Amino acid sequence: MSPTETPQRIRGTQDLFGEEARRHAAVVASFERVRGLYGFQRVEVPIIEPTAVFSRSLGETTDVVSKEMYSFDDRGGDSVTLRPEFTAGIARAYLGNGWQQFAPLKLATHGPLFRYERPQKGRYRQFHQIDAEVIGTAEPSADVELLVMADHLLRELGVSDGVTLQLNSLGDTATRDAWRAALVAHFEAHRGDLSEDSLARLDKNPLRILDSKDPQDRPIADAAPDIDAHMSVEAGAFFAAVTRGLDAAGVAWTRNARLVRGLDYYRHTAFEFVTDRLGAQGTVLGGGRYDGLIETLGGPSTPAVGWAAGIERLAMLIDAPAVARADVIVVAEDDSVVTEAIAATQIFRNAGYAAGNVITGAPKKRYDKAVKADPRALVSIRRIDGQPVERLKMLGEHALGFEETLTALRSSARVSVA
RNA sequence: GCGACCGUAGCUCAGUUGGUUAGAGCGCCGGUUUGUGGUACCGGAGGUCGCGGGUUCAAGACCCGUCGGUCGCCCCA
Repeated sequence: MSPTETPQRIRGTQDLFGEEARRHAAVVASFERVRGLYGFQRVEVPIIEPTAVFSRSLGETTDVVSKEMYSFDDRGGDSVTLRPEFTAGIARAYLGNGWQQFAPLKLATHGPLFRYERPQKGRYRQFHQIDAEVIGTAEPSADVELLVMADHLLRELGVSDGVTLQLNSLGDTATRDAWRAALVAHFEAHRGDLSEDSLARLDKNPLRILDSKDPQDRPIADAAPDIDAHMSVEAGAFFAAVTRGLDAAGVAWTRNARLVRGLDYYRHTAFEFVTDRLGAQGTVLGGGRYDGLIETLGGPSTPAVGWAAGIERLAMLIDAPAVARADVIVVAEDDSVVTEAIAATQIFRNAGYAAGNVITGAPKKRYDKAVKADPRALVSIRRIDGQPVERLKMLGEHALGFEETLTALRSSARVSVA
């Protein structure tokens, strides 16, 4: 029988452990705290959805739908897809469960998403996002609150220093369509000078040429018409209300007239929090208003705004979270006091202290091993004159309030006091 | 999907222009030392050099393929 080959992890997935796992958890914990501060309710939606949920809302021609989705037929023959983003599934849930009655609804969630892309720094096939949405209000104040919350979260995470908020308006539907037509006309006129990538974008997603990185495209993109020339009065007023709100809340922002969104459903506000510390994956949090989305899923016209942030990207930016320290470690100095050590450990745990023990290995190395684990206190148990005897040693600051627990330990009759 | 670089013990790496039984540090296990303590020393376990072909008297080193990793393009959070 040949040795069994260990199956490999699927490409672009991660096994999070140690510092990586702590970073991930720290991002989620901060998000959970901040979302509570802003009154966003926790919501859970399925990881798997009918394929149509995404193909209809994101747009068939987007890269996400046309080549990045994990789609397959289930055993009943239905096409299902592992969610590549949160918004479409939440919109589907909003419609299907009659959540309109709670509108305007502030929702937050986080979890894994799946996209079949080439892995690289800050980009995985199974990745994780935190997500916040406000559904059912067309008020610019909703955009403002969402943006202020995002800014708050980044400050709480301690990453706001290297991160800037870039803001743009995509206008209302009429504005967006007029601008888009003008852009297409402009790019068509320079068709011969565009890069190969941008030529393809011209048919599929012309707005995207605006933020092309290709130096060949830059002069043409920079010369392209701004949306401002096509902005309707209403759309202009909306954008002004958003920026006024941000200023009032003290959130710094910069206008980026070249900022667009890859997905079809965006209107009005579009934004990205960008850093230069993550190489090519500079967007750490992004989103915007998607007033058109719910209609594409067969619902009534419903205004909504939202954003999502990559947990992996945020996790790379934050300071390393502290390792959880044990409050106390119990050492059995020889094998004759192992049961006493186990009992003592449990007394501490039952009293609410994080406790561990060292009761195996070379007896003379156990104490050092416990010291290396860096607990706040050490209890060593050895046998003296046939009696198990416990000794307490505090390491570092003394403020642990062990007294009651120690009394319990000493009166447990299993261990006498040194 | 395209491109570049990389793949040697659990981890971080060394391994001279191809040349004897592939090494170190850390970690792990054990011993000695120290002895109210985070020390030092010694020893041990652990590798078909990612995998498969090829060149050669000889391959961890060279060539091809493949799988994986990293970074960039694309896309996006």
